[in-house]
Amino acid sequence: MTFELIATDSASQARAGRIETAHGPVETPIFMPVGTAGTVKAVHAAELTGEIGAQIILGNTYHLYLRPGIDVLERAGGLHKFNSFSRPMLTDSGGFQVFSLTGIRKIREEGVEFRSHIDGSKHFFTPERVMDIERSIGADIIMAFDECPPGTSDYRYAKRSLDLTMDWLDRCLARFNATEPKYGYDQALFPIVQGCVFPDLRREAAERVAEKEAPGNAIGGLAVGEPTEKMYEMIEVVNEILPRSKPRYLMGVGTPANILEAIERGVDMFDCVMPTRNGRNGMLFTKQGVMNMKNKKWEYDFSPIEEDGAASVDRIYTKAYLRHLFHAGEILALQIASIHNLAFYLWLVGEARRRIIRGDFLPWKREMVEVLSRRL
RNA sequence: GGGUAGUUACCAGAGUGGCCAAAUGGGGCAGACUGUAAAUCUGCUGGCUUAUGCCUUCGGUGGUUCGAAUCCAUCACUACCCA
Repeated sequence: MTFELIATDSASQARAGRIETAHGPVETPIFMPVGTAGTVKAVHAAELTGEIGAQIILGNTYHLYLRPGIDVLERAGGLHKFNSFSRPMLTDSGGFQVFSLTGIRKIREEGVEFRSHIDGSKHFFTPERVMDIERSIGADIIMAFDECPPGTSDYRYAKRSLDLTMDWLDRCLARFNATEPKYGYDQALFPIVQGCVFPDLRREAAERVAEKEAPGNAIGGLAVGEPTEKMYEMIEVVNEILPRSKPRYLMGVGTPANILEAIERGVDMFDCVMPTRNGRNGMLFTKQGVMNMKNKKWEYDFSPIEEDGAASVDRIYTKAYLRHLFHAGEILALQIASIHNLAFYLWLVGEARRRIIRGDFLPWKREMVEVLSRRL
């Protein structure tokens, strides 16, 4: 995997770049739709590469390991072949599940003991095991196994958690370097910067991560309960240290405004369940603001979902029809909303990229952040 | 013509003397959702701008009772059965 900087914004830290992987290019800044269980929910591959314009999607190590299981994925020839998405992919390590499945896991120095959320069976993840699984899944970019502490963690816990994550990173790297890709193409391992909301911990983490000279670096443990301003502050602290020549990935973020703010601060890659999950729950992001499609106000609104929207569904279907589909519990509602939101997110980062290259990113960003907070 | 069962909030439906403005579902209205245990979850859903408060509701009318959605009488309507 390689990364090339195409343009940098003179008025901010924003950059436009290009990642090359064995499965093709990724133009940054980029948003990566989340496909936890090997599928971006309610969207099929042709729509992802077609009107959504997804260049890279996510998979999840924990979920894919439990189902369908590593054996199936290996015999399929890796996740690309299994789910028929031939563009780049990235797998999260399951570190976030250590955080979100609280109650059915136990963190130890050696690793994490999980109980399957599916059948309650016991599993043990170590950094080494996670690397092996991510090799078997075969994504182009794979994430180190980390602990993602809550945004409300105190300093003591944050420090201990960071040390654990850094220790696990060394073990991930050792295993990664001692093993080969399984399907004949290169994989890149991204380390993750933790440290909660404490600038000195974030600085320390960023320095220790930068030392590894990985092909790309991630910022984790944000948008997990801390104030948004803290998140922006942490991004600034970390990006001062992470190398400019490598892509920076802000994990799990976020709202369209979060993404623009982070791009301004030098982040290149994003993923978030928000466009798909919130879409399935009736929330649509548009260039004019946010709509709750279940609301009564759309009942007789026969205008297109979004006149100048990025997806064809925006003009094919009306607001009244989409509201009807949500009220009727129809599957098509989930599909339309997911396609629309993902296309919007991809448009957003694509437009940011064009603006960075053209040199007028900041004024556009300021206007968009204001517009995006509107509720229609 | 005779008999039986029934009529409760937007719908279905529980409640058979005070703990009932009335269970539960559905529907409706709104909100939440940030590396997906999420096609999920939460709140509200008679009126009174707030209420451990007041007012009006359980087919109609009249009654019994300190007190009635609940008991009695009567009328109306609905369903089924017998002629």
